[in-house]
Amino acid sequence: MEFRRQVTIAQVAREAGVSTVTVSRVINHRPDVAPDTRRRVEQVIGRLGYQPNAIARSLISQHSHTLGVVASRLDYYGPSRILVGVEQKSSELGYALLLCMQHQPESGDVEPILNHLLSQQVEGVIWAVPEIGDNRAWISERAAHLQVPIIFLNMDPHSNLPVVAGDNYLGGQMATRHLLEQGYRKIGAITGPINEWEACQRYLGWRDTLIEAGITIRDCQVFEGDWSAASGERGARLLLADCPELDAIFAMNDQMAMGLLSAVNEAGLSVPRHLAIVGYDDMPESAFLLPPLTTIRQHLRDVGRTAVSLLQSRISEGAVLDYARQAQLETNDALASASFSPDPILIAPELVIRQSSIRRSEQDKLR
Amino acid sequence: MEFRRQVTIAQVAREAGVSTVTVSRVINHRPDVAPDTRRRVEQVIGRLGYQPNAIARSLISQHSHTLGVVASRLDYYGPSRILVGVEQKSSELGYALLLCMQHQPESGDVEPILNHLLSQQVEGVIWAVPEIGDNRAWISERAAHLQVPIIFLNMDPHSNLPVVAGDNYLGGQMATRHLLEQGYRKIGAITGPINEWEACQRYLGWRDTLIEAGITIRDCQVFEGDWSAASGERGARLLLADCPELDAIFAMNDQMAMGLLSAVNEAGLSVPRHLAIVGYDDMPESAFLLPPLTTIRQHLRDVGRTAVSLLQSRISEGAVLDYARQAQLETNDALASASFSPDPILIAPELVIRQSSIRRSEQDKLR
DNA sequence: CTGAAAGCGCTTACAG
DNA sequence: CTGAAAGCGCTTACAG
Repeated sequence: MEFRRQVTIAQVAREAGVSTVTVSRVINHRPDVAPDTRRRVEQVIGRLGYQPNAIARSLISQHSHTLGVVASRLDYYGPSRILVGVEQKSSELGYALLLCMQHQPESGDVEPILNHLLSQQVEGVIWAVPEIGDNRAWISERAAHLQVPIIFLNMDPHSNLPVVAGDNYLGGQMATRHLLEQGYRKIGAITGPINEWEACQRYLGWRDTLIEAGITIRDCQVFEGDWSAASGERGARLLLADCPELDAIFAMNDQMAMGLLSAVNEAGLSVPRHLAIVGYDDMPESAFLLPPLTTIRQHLRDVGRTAVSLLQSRISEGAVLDYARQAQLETNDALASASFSPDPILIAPELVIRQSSIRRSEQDKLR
Repeated sequence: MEFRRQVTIAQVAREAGVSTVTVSRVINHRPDVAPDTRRRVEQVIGRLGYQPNAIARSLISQHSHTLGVVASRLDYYGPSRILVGVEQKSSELGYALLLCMQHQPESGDVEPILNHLLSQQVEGVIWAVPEIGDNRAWISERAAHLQVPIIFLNMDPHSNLPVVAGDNYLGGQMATRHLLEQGYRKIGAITGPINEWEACQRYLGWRDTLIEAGITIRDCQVFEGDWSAASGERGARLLLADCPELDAIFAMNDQMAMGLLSAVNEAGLSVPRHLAIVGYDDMPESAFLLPPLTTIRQHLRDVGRTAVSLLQSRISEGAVLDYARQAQLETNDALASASFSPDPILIAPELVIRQSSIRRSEQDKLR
């Protein structure tokens, strides 16, 4: 395999017998070029296969047209869906995408990642690492005076920061209300790691809904899993042993619901006859479980897309601000409009009803 | 939110009372700086929060330290695992990663993607789009004289190109041999889209193994799915209807195996009593199906990691070549060593035996 | 040990 | 309509 060197604008100019400025004008589709000059230059460009050097352009124009996305656990369903949305929207808007993993999302050690992205001159950052424990501690001292705008995904919208998130509290409510409506009263829960924001919100949605319905919750009714199917299986065994009166269990993701299903089956019980089950995520496989799984569908691709839209508007505001500064205008107006922090965007999930949670009376009809 | 402008080397130099060259030497840990000069500069760097501009560095040093990865179907299990491996190894080697999606992988329209990556001056490309139909047609005229090395993933290793792939043919053989060893003889197949290389290899592995065993294959024994669980369900219905004598089915990914399981259950049959099942992929969920699924585990993360290692060695070879050219040396040696194309790297999969394919006699023991 | 000069590939004023 | 000059932020020789 043989590698050619990159063709430069200077070579094109020489071959076409014009100056580099003129070549630049042609590349950028400026109107002020004589028709036949344009044609001549375009021919040379085609012949040499010239491609403008985006790095040189970035340096002079002070715009990298690049966004950074910081993700983690990409081999899980949720994070990869979000990344797909982020990529789609970025590419639609003409941004290149620099991908960074935070391999230990629970640590708050973000300096190397931020420094890497900033040194690459990204124009904005999508922070798609889940909120775990205090892994947002850095925000207060760092994010406030970062050089570029940053959008946070699936994080607690407390601190007046731009956040786009699935409404996990609502999802938890929806799942629980659905079970109540179907006539179930003793509803157990297998949660995700409760120090993760998403897990905690789903848990609170479940808890508050039961409390509002006047149902008291016993400790033995809750098991804290780790999102894995294996933990769902373990949780199921414990709940069935400690709390045999349960008539339903809300597993707070589909993988744990699968482990739960497996354990319930092993115990010789049938779903939903002896125990109703609701999951969370609506993975493509969940419709094909035995029985098909009722679950909460998240529109994660939209979370990713929305985040990029929001980021772009922040970037534009920043540009306005820069312009105002540079022009030494009275900047108050620009500052006011640019520092306007929109309400956090919560994206509502959707209840997908399948057989695993059917009402008892309906079950009888079916047979 | 307020954005600061980037600090430049010139500002650091001014503040520290030295020239920019000296600052540069400090940043790059050159030895030839007086100890207290170094300290003074480092202090200013710390105080101003100076970060070298990677774009300017790339331009002058002619090295972007960036790799491009072209992927598709990231919301599927396989592709996202591969990406994880690619990212891990890239970051270990100090490369930034530019992510590009080919949203329609079946089209061979790769010019925009290649041009984008090349204009971004990536030092190498990982082509992680699956081979579908003739979506590799562009290789013959384009890849051979690309400016940068490119590694192909999960592609037919025919054309003396650098390829890293899972050994799907071997995987197909392993699944089928396992079923034969367990005493099954009438083994149906639900394949992926047969114009995809991976699907086709698994199919051929299955077919050849049966032929070698002296078993004739009837047309009604094969169904072509599209990787989705829904297609697995459809396929199962057809196979069960047209070929009722089947005692096993090899579903060539786990999602289709799930659809198959669901349909078999609906038909009132039990697995593996009436029908044994083997899948392909070993998704984390597959151990928790009812019954747990025997499947072929691919080491996709290793595929990604290996690809990046190979890419790096190609990049180094290219550097050697450049040096040789530049020094006007007798380039034959360098050329010879650099154009050395290694054998395609096939990564062997692994059989994971679970209950869905247990031997009939074993089943009797279990009850 | 330190700095003035040149230049990576491009674009933005400015002058003709 | 066209081009000479300056410069984006950095590094690489070269000279002291």
